[in-house]
Amino acid sequence: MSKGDATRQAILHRGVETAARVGLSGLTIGELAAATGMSKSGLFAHAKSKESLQLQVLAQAREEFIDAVIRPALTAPRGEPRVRALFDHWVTCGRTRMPGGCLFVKAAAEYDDRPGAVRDQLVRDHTDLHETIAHVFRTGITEGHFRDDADPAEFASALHGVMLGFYHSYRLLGDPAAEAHARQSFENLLDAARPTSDTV
Amino acid sequence: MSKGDATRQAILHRGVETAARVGLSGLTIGELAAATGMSKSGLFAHAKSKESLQLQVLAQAREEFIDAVIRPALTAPRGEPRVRALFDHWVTCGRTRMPGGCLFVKAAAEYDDRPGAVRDQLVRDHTDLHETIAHVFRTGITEGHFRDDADPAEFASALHGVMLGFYHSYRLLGDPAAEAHARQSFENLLDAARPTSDTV
DNA sequence: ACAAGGAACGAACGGTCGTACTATTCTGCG
DNA sequence: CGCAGAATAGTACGACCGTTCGTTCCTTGT
Repeated sequence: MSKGDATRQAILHRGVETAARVGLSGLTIGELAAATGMSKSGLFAHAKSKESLQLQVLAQAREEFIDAVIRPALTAPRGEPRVRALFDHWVTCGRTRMPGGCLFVKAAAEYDDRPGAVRDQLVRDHTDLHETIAHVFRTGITEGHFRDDADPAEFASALHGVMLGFYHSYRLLGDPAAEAHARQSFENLLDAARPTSDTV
Repeated sequence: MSKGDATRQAILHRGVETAARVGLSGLTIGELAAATGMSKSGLFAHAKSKESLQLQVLAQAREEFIDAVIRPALTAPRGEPRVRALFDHWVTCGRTRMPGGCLFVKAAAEYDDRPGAVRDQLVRDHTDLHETIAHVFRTGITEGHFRDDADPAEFASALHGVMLGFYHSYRLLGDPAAEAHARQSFENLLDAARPTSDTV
């Protein structure tokens, strides 16, 4: 089972790329088949249905995002350096137009009001991401880098907002200051979480 | 020209509503016709083309957003109160699922990589919004509510990020803490901009 | 009251969608 | 080799897409 797996991989890789442009629901079997140089029916044999294809593409995007952002960040030292690494890799993922991260942003907006398996999976993925951020931040608390009373969930939400703003400014508006603004917001987030503040 | 304008208004209102659910590209002439109780061809006579319909719906969403968020905010006293009013109305717009604001978030994600008239209009609208926020913030500087060296464009970016994060958490994840997190982020933004800080 | 013109409709078009079936080609093991 | 089974192509389908056209209906100004 090597040939089949290879083309399946190629299909999904190209699928993530395409879906990052036109969205998960805009991803079409015919277009994806043309993009991978195969016939509609040949591709359909792999993706047993449209919804299944969307879920597979989503799973592929998740793995690409984990490989590009999460996994490398976890090799950084615990605490603030790890939080910084997470942010850096995430920004890089957006700036170099690696499709994984972008696809998640787009799909989340697309399916926030459309019930179904795709939305359910998206909720799971975003919840996982949220918890991962919160967990990485929490180790920063135990390391003494952040205040004891800082709220990891709140930090995760705030960081996510910063990233959404960055993707938005960078991709839609092409704002050259997008990254600088995001980095400044990130620093403000860290400053607010640090124990050196006058609070307490 | 009263009858025609009335149905046109009904079409656009329903169009904003529908597009906020399925996106601007997911908005279909047939579905919108069914939703407004008219025939496809009857509706098509108003919207001279699909792209024109999308632009008209976008314009309607813009007006609804201005009426619900921008205009009421401008009645608040200059400076920080006006910034707060802007934020409050914006959050309310998202929480009560008023479709105007949501549509913009969705459309921005949808078209950030799809060149064309729709994308161009979205860029204009978001640039305008960004400038409005920056301007409102700037009056806060001249009023002495914010630091002289605070960057209005940076504040606008940050506030936009907070709102994106809120919409995301609220609509996709249904996080009950979404609004609280957004409000906290907003307060942090204001704190960082206030002149009482030790900086300078 | 009546004509003019705008508003809405129904039917039809070429095209693409997702999805079945069948047929063909290819691959890898004995 | 040869052959089973996987992998891909071909074809057809019903549904819906955006769009056009000719026809009705209704509004409105006179």
